[in-house]
Amino acid sequence: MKRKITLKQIARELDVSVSTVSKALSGSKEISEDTTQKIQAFAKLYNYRPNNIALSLKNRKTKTIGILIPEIVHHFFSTVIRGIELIANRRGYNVIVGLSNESFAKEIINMEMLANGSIDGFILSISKETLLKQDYHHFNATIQQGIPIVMFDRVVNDVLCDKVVVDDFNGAVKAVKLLLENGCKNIALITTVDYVSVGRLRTQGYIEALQLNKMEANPQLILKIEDNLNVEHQLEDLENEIAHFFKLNPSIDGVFAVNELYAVTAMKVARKLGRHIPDDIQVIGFTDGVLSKHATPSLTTVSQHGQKMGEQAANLLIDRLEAMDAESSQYMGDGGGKSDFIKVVIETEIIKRESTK
Amino acid sequence: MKRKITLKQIARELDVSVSTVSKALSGSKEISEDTTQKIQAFAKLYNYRPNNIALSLKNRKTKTIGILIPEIVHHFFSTVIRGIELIANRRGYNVIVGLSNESFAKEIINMEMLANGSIDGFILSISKETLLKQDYHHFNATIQQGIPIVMFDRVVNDVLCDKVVVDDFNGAVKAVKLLLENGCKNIALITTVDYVSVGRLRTQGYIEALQLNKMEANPQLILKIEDNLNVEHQLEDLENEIAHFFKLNPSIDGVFAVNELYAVTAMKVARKLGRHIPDDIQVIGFTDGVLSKHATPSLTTVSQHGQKMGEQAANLLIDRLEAMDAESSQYMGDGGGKSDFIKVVIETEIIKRESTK
DNA sequence: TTTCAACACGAAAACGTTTTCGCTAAATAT
DNA sequence: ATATTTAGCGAAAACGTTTTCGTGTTGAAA
Repeated sequence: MKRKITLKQIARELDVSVSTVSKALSGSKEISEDTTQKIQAFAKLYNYRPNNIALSLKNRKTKTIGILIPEIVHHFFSTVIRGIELIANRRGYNVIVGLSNESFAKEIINMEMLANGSIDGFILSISKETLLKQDYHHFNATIQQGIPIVMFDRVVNDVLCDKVVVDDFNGAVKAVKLLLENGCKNIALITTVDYVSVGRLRTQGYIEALQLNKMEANPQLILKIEDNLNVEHQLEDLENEIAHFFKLNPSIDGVFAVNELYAVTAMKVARKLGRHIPDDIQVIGFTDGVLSKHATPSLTTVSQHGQKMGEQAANLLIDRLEAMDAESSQYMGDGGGKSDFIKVVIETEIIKRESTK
Repeated sequence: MKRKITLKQIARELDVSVSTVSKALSGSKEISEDTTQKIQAFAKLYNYRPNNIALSLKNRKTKTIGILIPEIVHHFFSTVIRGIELIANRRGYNVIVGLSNESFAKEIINMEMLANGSIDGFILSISKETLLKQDYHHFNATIQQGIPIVMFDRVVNDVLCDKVVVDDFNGAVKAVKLLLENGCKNIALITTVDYVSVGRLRTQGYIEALQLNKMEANPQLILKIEDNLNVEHQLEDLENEIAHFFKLNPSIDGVFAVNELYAVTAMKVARKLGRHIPDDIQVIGFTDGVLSKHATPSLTTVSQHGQKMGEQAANLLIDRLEAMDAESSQYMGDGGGKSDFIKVVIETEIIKRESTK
């Protein structure tokens, strides 16, 4: 079990000083060609690699970014991580992930665990409980400490930081418009409760699209689903609720759902009730995941481009980190000329499949 | 922008030495009650937290574990990560993830990036390209360096380390047995190419189950799918291939597929060909993910318990890390009494849904 | 011969901890 | 009164780097 070799060991072995080894390996021309050759050969032979932790301590930066998300077993979040990891790696960063599991407390614990030197910055999406509580002090605290944050998808205006969001509002407008163009007269909305901002925005888009078409949104046709997280028979409940909703409103000929689970479940229920898709009812979901692609019939959806969001978020964060770096090594005056914060909006795109005409 | 406070700053502010501060904060009784009180109060006021990087350097361990997987946008892998994260956090560890994207080169790069002090141990699942090349030197090299590895799911005997696998063989046997019990006479197998070990084991299970029932496996009824990764019209190709397969073998009345995508696609194709599920054809998949649950009809599957695998893997790794710790601080003799390596087998479970009778 | 620059290298500080060891002064024992 | 313990604290090393600032040796210029 050969422990990794260090500069000190190389120095001792070759009978030179640690500084000489360090300089030789970085190709400093302060060291003679002879010695440099000898040291580099030795280092290669023993496969020397500088210790990351020591570097982090010295440079006071870790070259790793912390990802904090509510849940990883979720297609959308995985794609975002993939995007972040892609850019991070390309730009020489590692990613360390924490899961809040939608809990306020775990979100805080995770942040504190990572904020003590382990990471240079955060990319995160806010947990539901935090959104509900509207308590964002931990975000502001870490920003205060000089650790930048980039929020994605579930963001909030009370925190000053870079943000990446999808255009929920216009995505919803587009979706409902398509249903209208396809001849739907009574379009239902299946959505979440209001405190999840994306749900709210998509709901507003739904209403807006109807108004643009000189139609009034009918509250009867809006189904808000309260998600009871840890329930076993969640799926059945969902089906029953939707079934009840359909029976109450037999006139429904179009459905816009704010996520793909609601959408495919709606399709399933509709078919059980003897309705044909897309002839009797057309359905559009939000978030293009595996379900949409492989459902029968396959589901028309509003694509969120999760990977692109991740890439943008990573670039935003790393850009800011490097800017901070440059700033602190420069004149350092200017009273904190922090360029103002950026909000990137990712455009949505409708992916037409079999659930619409 | 208040940078995090350090021991040195506290010491200077309170006019004591760094050592005194450190001891006071750790509650050492070497320090008088007065001073301790004063220091602790000051530390709390300024929200002092020890710098993780400095601790890592000093203790020569990082309390973080590296996860290296082929792909994150994959329900099974996400559940494993969730399991790892759960245990890791509970036991005071962080997780840092790297994605190999099924590439040999990226797997190596990621390992080297993390093996230089960033992590204490690895939990990984081998990339397809690595399995194909059968080149495992990077695994052995990092183990040689004293960094333990736990492999899960896609494992290999050539590397000596702890392993967590699902009982692919018996899972397949169970699945095929169920089909037989349900009256199937001509059971097809839809599988991957052989070098992915799990595919091979599941194939063997299929054959074994038939032999147990005194039936010969008919090569005609085995469809091996070569996955061409980056192709755009992957899904269509898959459908066409399966359709061709079904037309060639109209006698098929049962299908066992080694993953859920193959299974739901098989259902879709079968229905397009006018066959009814489960009356004409019964289908069982492997890996219980979102697709299985929400397909119509919902899919009977062999559950892999990804989260449990993750938990086991994390416990295995941390146990070993702590054992190494104890060993190195103990008498340290014994010529490396490394307890032999453990292979945990996770039992599968059949989840019956609508695609079987 | 003296002076000076170039060359090649080493010592030490710094990043933030923890821990071992020593030291001083007071308290106790002899 | 002297010797010995003990309480309370500080100095310094160590973890592995990088970098700044010497310092001694050489060769050439004066």
